[in-house]
Amino acid sequence: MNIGEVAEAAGLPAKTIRYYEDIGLITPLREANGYRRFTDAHLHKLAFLARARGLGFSIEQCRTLLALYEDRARASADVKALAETHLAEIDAKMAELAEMRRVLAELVEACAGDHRPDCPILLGLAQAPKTD
Amino acid sequence: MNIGEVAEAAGLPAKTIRYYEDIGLITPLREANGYRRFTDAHLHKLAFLARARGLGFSIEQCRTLLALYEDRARASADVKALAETHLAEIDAKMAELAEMRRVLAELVEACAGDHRPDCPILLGLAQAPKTD
DNA sequence: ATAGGGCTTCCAGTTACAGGAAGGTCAAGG
DNA sequence: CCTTGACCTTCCTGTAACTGGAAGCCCTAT
Repeated sequence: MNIGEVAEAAGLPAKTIRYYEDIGLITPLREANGYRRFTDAHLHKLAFLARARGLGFSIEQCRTLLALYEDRARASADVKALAETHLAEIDAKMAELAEMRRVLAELVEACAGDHRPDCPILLGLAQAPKTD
Repeated sequence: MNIGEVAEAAGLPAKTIRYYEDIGLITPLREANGYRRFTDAHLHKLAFLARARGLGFSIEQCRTLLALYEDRARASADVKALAETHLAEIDAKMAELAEMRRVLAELVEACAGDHRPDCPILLGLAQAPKTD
C-alpha cells in the first residue's frame, strides 16, 4: 500500500503517518522510486496508534503501548498501570474543566447580555474570586 | 513595581509577564536602567488576565475581554457572547474527555493486571471498537 | 572589591501535528 | 510523444502559551 491508501484505511492523515515515521513510531518499507510501502502489519500498527491517540494517550504513552503490544512476554499489569495513569490524567483534566465551567456559568448567568455596559462577567474577572 | 514584585502580586511568573508584553497584552513603563516599571493599573490588568486564563480563555479571547473591559461603551451582550462561546468549548472538551474516560475505564476494568501477558486493553486498542 | 539577587535580551524546546512550496512519478488520454 | 492530474517526495514554517537557560548588566551590602 502507498501512504494514501493506508492513511484512508487507518483513518489518519498522510501527514501524521509521515510524522510518526519521523519520530520512529513506524518504519515503512520503500519502493525503488522512493515511495513508502506499507504492509498489513504496518496498517495494523497505525490503526492501533489511531485508537490509542483517540483515547487521549500521548505519543510517548503510545510508544510504550506499542512496545508492550509487541512484547509477547509483557505483564498485563504494566499495561493496566499505564492506562490507569492516563485515566487519572483524564480525571484531573475533567475536574479542572468542571471547576472552570462552574465559575464561568455562574458569571454568565448573572450577566444580562443586553446593550448596557454593566457586566458581572467583567466584574468577576476584575475582582478577586469571592469566597463562597 | 519591578517585575518580580508584580509577578508575585498578580500570581503570574515573570516570564509570563514578559511574554504578555511581547504579544502586546500589556505595556509597562521603563526605568532609566531598562527595568520594567509596573503601576497599579498594570497589576490590575495582569490579575484580570490571570483570572481569565484561569477560566480557560485563550490569549486572544483574553485580549478581547481586556478590550471590552476597558471600553466604557461596551455592551454586556458582547461579553456574554464571548463567555458563552467559551462555555461551549469547555462543554465540548468535557464531552470528549468523558467519552475517552468511558471507553478507557471499560478496558481497564476488564484487565486483570497481573503477570500474565493477556490484556484486554491491548486487544481493545488492536481491534475495531465494538459496536455496543 | 566582591558576592548575591534581581533584572535584561535572546535562543531553543515543548506537543502533535498542519500548511505549503518545489519537484519527482505514474497512468490515462489525445 | 506529450500533457494533465493525481499521487508521492522532502524541507521549512507555524501553531499555543509559555518554560528553561545562557550571557551579561544593575544595585546593594559587606
